[in-house]
Amino acid sequence: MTCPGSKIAALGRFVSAADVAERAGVSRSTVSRAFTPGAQVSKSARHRILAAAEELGYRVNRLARTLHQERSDLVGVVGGNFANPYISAQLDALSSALHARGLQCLLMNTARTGGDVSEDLARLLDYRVRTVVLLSGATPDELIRLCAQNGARMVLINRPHPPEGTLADLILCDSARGGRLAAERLAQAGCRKVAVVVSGSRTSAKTARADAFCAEMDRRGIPVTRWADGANSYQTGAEAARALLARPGPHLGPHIEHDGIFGVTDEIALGVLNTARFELGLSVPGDVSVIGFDDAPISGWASHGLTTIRQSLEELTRATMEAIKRPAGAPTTRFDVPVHLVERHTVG
Amino acid sequence: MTCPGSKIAALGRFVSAADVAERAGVSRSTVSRAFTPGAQVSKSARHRILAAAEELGYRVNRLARTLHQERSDLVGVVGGNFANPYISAQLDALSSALHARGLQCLLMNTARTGGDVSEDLARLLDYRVRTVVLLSGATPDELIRLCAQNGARMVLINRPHPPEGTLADLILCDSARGGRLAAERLAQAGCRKVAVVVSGSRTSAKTARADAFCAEMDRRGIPVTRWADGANSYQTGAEAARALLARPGPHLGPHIEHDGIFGVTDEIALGVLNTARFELGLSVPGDVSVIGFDDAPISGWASHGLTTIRQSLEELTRATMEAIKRPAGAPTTRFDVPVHLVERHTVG
DNA sequence: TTGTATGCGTTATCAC
DNA sequence: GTGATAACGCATACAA
Repeated sequence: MTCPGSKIAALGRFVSAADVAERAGVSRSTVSRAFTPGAQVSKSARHRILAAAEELGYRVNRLARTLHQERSDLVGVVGGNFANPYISAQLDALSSALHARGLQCLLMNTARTGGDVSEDLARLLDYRVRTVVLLSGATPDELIRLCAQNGARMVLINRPHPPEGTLADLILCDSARGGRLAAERLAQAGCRKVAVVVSGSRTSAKTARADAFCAEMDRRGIPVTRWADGANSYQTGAEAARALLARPGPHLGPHIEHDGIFGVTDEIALGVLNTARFELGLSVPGDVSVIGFDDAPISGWASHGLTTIRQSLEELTRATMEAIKRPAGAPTTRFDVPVHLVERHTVG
Repeated sequence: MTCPGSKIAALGRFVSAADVAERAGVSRSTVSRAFTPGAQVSKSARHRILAAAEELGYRVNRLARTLHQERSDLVGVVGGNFANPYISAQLDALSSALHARGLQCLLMNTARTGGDVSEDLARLLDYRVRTVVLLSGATPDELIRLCAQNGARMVLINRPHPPEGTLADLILCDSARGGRLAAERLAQAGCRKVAVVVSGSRTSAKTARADAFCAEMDRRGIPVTRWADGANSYQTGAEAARALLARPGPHLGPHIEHDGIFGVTDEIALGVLNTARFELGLSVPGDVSVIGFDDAPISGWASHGLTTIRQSLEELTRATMEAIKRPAGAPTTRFDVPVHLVERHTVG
């Protein structure tokens, strides 16, 4: 539109509909109409307006538009560890799907050092998000209350059940089945003394995976050690491995040895796996079997070949989008994401 | 504040300052003052207002507030592959730093299938973002123009130089030095025929890494094959490895063999590494040396031990925040992030 | 078809 | 210290 080499008139501020109106010689209302689908504008006016907008670089201010609408286009997405291999894949898929629906992704990282998590989450409401999606972390009662009072919906992914009456859609992978599958697989491999590694936080579905695992092992009479400490991280898996796989030796204390370990997330399991193999010099699955939960992309890499319980990212994302797309007043739903065993090379 | 068990009055819409004013028996103006730092309000009024706000679950509408302010608190963060191990770590650090400064992160994923990237990026301006940060992907002229016309700043991270006069702060890791370091290291390892693997997109600083690598190899008289195809992904590295490391055999064509490969990102290099080791049965660094660029967290895992060129994530994030914090009209800056060789176990 | 007037939720300016 | 009033940028009912 602009001639090559022509100077761009920069206002130093955002261009408004009034600027466009002036340039196109129409009223502000007509400009508004030109950008409102289905509104009545003459062809010639629309043409002039669009040309003026193009020249000026005008874009409708959706923040101001939100003042008139029932709901904004903003979806708050909350997580505490976007570098986690599964969470990052989830975020990648979710943000992409949101844009395809014309929604925007307002990211909230709850892991910042020294911050007040509850206040950070509440801040999402300052931006009038239509929905808050929790990928990880706790669900403060404060947030539940605020969302309810302001008519914002919540989508809880693999989070514990909120109090009765909360306006939250639930997306849950079948933790019970997943934990059981992991236990069955280790039992089938002939493990005699196993362990489960779960992060210290008790506010998550990860506990349910561990519980189901322990229950199934109990049923089979196989002793289980439960390691619950630290964050949901590679490092936690590494530390657990050092403690759980200590080999007997002259300088060591009591002989603690496990022949099967279930990490409740792939990141934890990968920490266990690599520490066992490369730091402790153990053979996996020869000396010890390792199984994870998630099926993060890197778990399938040949460098890991981690046997794991898969929760389908596609299903998870689809269910999340379905929940987000629900009308403002719709009743809450619950969606169960199926899980299944992905057989690779870390269980004997 | 509310009695336990008491019902929460839900309006089905966002609570406004008018609601609070009514409940507290003051005017809207006074409510506004109560939430404006340094404004003049009596102790008793403030007390009543905060109590009413707390009960109702009121939060200041920052979207409406933005209408009055020069700039919004929204920072647009653009990326095309948030599952990439380095990008995701970068996003994790950046989003955390933004929140610590009271800024919000509006995420834009440019990788969605079938979408118009340029339109998606332009959409960021609909939300009056104060700054657009480009983590990856191209920098459409359209976006540059729109930002200039609307007074929004840009921060380009490892992107090619924009046209003269663009209001963009540049954050650049020293690609030339990095590429040279990689070449020197492979030469030092005694490599005789090397290759560089770079993604197909030509709109990025990744090309500069490859160029510098090639130049240094040329200077040393070591032949270089340049593989430039596909995305910045693990898969690209895997495919390149298959082609570049084909071993001579009865059914194969000409003998193409390289003894050193530089992947311009760690994700690519890891694809090369794993394919060489686990699919082609080669010894790394015995048969072939592999070196990457980024130093993503997983590159340091014992399962990889990738020798790589590190661009400090801390420095990168700090520089990015410095750029974001600049005043609206400040002149643009350029920050160079130092790189250095991280010696691990994939180069002989 | 177009322009005027009003309202959305906030802040800033002005009287009181 | 407080309340009325006018912006901010937009959408829309209403008038022309």
